[in-house]
Amino acid sequence: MSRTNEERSSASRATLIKVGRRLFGQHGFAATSTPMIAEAAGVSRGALYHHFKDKADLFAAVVEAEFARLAEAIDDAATEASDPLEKLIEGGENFITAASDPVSQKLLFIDGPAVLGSGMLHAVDTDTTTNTLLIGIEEAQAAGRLPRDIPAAALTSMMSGAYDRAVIDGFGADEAGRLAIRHAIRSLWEGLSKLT
Amino acid sequence: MSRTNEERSSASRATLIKVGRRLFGQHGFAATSTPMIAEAAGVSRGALYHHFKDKADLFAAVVEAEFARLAEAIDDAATEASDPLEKLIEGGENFITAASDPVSQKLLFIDGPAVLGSGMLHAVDTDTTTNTLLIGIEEAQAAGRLPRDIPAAALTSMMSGAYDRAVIDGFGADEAGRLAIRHAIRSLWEGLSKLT
DNA sequence: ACTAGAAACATACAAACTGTATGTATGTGA
DNA sequence: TCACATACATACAGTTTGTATGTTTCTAGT
Repeated sequence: MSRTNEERSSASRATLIKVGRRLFGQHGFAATSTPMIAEAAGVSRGALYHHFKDKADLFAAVVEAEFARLAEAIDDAATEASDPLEKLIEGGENFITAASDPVSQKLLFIDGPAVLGSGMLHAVDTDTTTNTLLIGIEEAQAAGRLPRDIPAAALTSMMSGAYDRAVIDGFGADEAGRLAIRHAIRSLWEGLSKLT
Repeated sequence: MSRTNEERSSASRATLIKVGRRLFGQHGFAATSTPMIAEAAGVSRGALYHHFKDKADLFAAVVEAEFARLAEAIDDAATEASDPLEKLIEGGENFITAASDPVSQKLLFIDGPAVLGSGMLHAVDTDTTTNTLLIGIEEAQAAGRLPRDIPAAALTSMMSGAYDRAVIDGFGADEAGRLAIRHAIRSLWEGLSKLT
């Protein structure tokens, strides 16, 4: 059994990220040790440190993959609404659905900021989900469905914060609570549209 | 020099919390060791573990104190506006101002959720700043300045998320950016009021 | 006032973890 | 095929955490 170097390498990397996602998502960053990860991945700790600078670096890779996973899930559920505002609202609901996985939550919203720093995390985020939101807002503004005098970046931040919270709070809530949250978010959008 | 037991005890506790606030806020929870804290506080590690169950327990005390500090700062800046909606907006701006201290941010929004869990953190939060927001929203709804069909708790969550993000993103931004954020938040409120 | 005992604090210790340094094996290019 | 690089394993040193065990200072009952 002989594999090419790149095969070995990428297989190990992928396994470590996969296992890392599970363990980090389950026990949190601090409570997940590198011995645990290495053992679960069936490699030595040396291999882990060969592929990743340190524990946080592996975590960063996990988070990056998770953002990608999320972005893909959202794209897959892309809406067919013609109204840019409705598109925004539906896209947001898709985000909430996709990000409501407990593992996603812990990785992206709980441990992510603490381990990677909100700056570093933001850099990844901005390339994926938040960017989708920004573009949607800009389109809605161009179409006159959202007020043009609000800087799109600032509005994106605020709504992104609201969505993150929707996911976090929605986790512990019952069906009625989750419905209330969606209603509240929709109202935020609709209220904004009244300002145009 | 002889002090009563309670004097000794509360003095040590207070010092540990004070020093903990500085160090946790500066280097973060993970990068702050209990030896560092004990030395800076001028006590032994044994004293720390006498007063607090573990490192996270001290951190929890720091966070609790920080929420209290914040709530007080907001109360002190209480507005005189008569319109409940305007009161909400001004109260929010006071929150942003008070929470924009870098140490507050790291403690409450970055490390807090990861160390204490968003649940535990939420329990403290709900007793202070978020509760203020909830009450304000309910009053505005009662006065017909916000739509009554949105559950107040859900709306509180969303706006609280937006405010937290306002603080976090406002930190790195320039004056224009901070202004834009305040404008965006005000627009959210005003939009909602148009739905009544 | 004196003395058990509790509370406040200090010291010592064991286990665990992180990151690095060093060693080995497997693939690769000349 | 041979020198080298890459992928991985093992060994180690330094820190950290929480606990167990001392020591000192106060408190309460007689």
